[in-house]
Amino acid sequence: MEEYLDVFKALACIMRIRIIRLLLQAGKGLCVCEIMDALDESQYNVSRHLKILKYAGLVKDEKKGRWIEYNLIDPKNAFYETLYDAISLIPEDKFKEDFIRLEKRLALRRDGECVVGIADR
Amino acid sequence: MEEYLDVFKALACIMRIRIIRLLLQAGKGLCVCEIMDALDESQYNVSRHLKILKYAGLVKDEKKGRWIEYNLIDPKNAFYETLYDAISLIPEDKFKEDFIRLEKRLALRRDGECVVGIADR
DNA sequence: ATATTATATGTATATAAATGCATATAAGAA
DNA sequence: TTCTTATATGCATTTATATACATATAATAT
Repeated sequence: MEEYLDVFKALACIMRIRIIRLLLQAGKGLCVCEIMDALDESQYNVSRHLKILKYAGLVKDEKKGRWIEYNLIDPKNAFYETLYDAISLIPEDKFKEDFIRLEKRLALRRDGECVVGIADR
Repeated sequence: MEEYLDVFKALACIMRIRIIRLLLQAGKGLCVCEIMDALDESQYNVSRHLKILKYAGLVKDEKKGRWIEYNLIDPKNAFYETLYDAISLIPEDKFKEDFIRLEKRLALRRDGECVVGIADR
């Protein structure tokens, strides 16, 4: 039961809903600095919430040189799939700002790779 | 956005997941004393969690004489529907005890109505 | 009316979660 | 090696949440 509860708990926080929805929107892995810039949130906050999502089995991380890329895990079963669906069903306009910033940020990639780091430094 | 968050928050608690699943299982409204007995939880605890679920738009209450019957709200939209689905997808055995107690408790109804009150008094 | 019973809620307390800052780790670049 | 930069985390603080007990409210029964 704890496993199922952890997933619901992981989704009971705006920051983490925004992260999941951002990854759904991107349709590909994003590195932490890209997520920070898209959400306009601090590095430690993003990092922490990613850890919680990882623990809940919703995202995975992968080292890519100096960056760490996070992506959604392919849903293990119908339960996870249904929850991704629920997040997809939240109206898009709630995430408009995030998506605009994401697009700007992704435009800085070279050959589909993140090369920038934290943008507003 | 708050509305959507409130629903996830409402589901981020075992007691409330158990209540929703109990109502899904019952397929009909249950009064507070039946829910207490089925979940083997205190009256104030059940009452409070029901309030949170009501606030989140997941359950509704209806006065029935001296009892108050709670039932699931027909999902307003696909978002709510999907979340009920997610809870249905949690394996049944996690709720086995609750379901056994529910069945015993429902056997005490007369003509489909609750007549007993709080059983272990 | 009084007693009884079902449900809700105020207050207090304990537990958990989110956030902020500072710093640690780990990789790449020079 | 040293410097820089991306990410993670320890600690402290604040805020939210769950639970417990006692009591209030509201309906029924006598």
